[in-house]
Amino acid sequence: MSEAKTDPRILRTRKFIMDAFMELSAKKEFKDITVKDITNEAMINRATFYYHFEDIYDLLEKVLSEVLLINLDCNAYENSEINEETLISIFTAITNFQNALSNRCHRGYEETIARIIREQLEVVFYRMLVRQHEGEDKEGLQVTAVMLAWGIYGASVEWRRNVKDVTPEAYIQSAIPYLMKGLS
Amino acid sequence: MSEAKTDPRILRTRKFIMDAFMELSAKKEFKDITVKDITNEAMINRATFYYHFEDIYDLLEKVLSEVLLINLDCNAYENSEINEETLISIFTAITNFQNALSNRCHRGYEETIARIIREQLEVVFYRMLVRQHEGEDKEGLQVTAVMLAWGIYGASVEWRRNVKDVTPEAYIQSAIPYLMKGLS
DNA sequence: TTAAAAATGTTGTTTATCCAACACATATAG
DNA sequence: CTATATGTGTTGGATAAACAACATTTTTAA
Repeated sequence: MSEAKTDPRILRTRKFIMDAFMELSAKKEFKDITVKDITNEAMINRATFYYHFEDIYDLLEKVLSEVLLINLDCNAYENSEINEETLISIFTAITNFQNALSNRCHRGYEETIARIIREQLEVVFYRMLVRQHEGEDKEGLQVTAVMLAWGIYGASVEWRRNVKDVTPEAYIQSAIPYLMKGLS
Repeated sequence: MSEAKTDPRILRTRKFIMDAFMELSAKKEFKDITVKDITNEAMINRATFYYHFEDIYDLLEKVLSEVLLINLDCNAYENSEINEETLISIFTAITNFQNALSNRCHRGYEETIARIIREQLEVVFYRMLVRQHEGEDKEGLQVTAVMLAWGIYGASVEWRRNVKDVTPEAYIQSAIPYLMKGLS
């Protein structure tokens, strides 16, 4: 385990910036938030912002990934398998995350957000698959992870759009047999 | 007005340290608080502590002065005179401050705290006296400020010790005529 | 359309913070 | 007594953060 301890100043400042951004996101839309706003709120120098992030879009990506990771509680799946329980848990994490986001007014960036979610899901699924199928063809597992990520994400989109009278749990559960036992 | 803006890092770090110290003071006695405790709580490096403060006693002094200053609301007296109203206000500020302290367990440092309070009082009184008696003998005003500081402080000690059935306002008010109109 | 104002990114220099290491003092226990 | 541990205060070198200045681009208003 390579643990190159990161300088506490970095962790502190990144946290200041991210917290400031989330605070501002609750008040105004993404398109109205400037770098100056963020550095004012975070009480750091504007140049320091650019030391940590490419630009405001880079910040958006990293904040979303981080919040999503917390929602996914990645460590919890670190040592478990893909099964009915974990699939339901992940699916509800996604729907919760999206509900939380919808209050935060990131209109116009749905596609970015969607990509981030799928990327995170892909990572999580791939890890679980590799653990579950040691020694098997990595490429096949990779493609499977991609399809699972898109599938789960798509299901969450459709659930939000159409069927909110069914709980997320019930919604995804109806498809699980086909996932777990195969289409045949 | 010379306003040499201080580096925001300094303000931040000092606040972290002071907040950490006050937080710890609520939990354990002063004698059981180590520098390491403080820097852990403040999430800063131990060496950084010594960049800002001589030692833990220096920190104690500065925290108390600052808290006291806030209690005294120094600016409020900045442009006013010594009269019945301000004397009562200052006296109650002191008694409030000491009540707040007594919950914070600084046992064994009463004398240090007393000195800090008197020093602060002296500064406040001297400023008010100078404004009130422009052009008069500074030394006389200085000594008067010293006596007022000791007197007001002593009165607060005696009030705490003996007469808590009288309000601070009533207690000090009984002596104000002799202060304002003189002993004769 | 144009001029002023505000936001973005970048750069070089200075300063505050981090870190590891040190000598020294003060317990605490075997 | 002695060894082990814990706290104090200091140092030198490395690095993150502050700051001011600049050229560009984008917004805003007139």
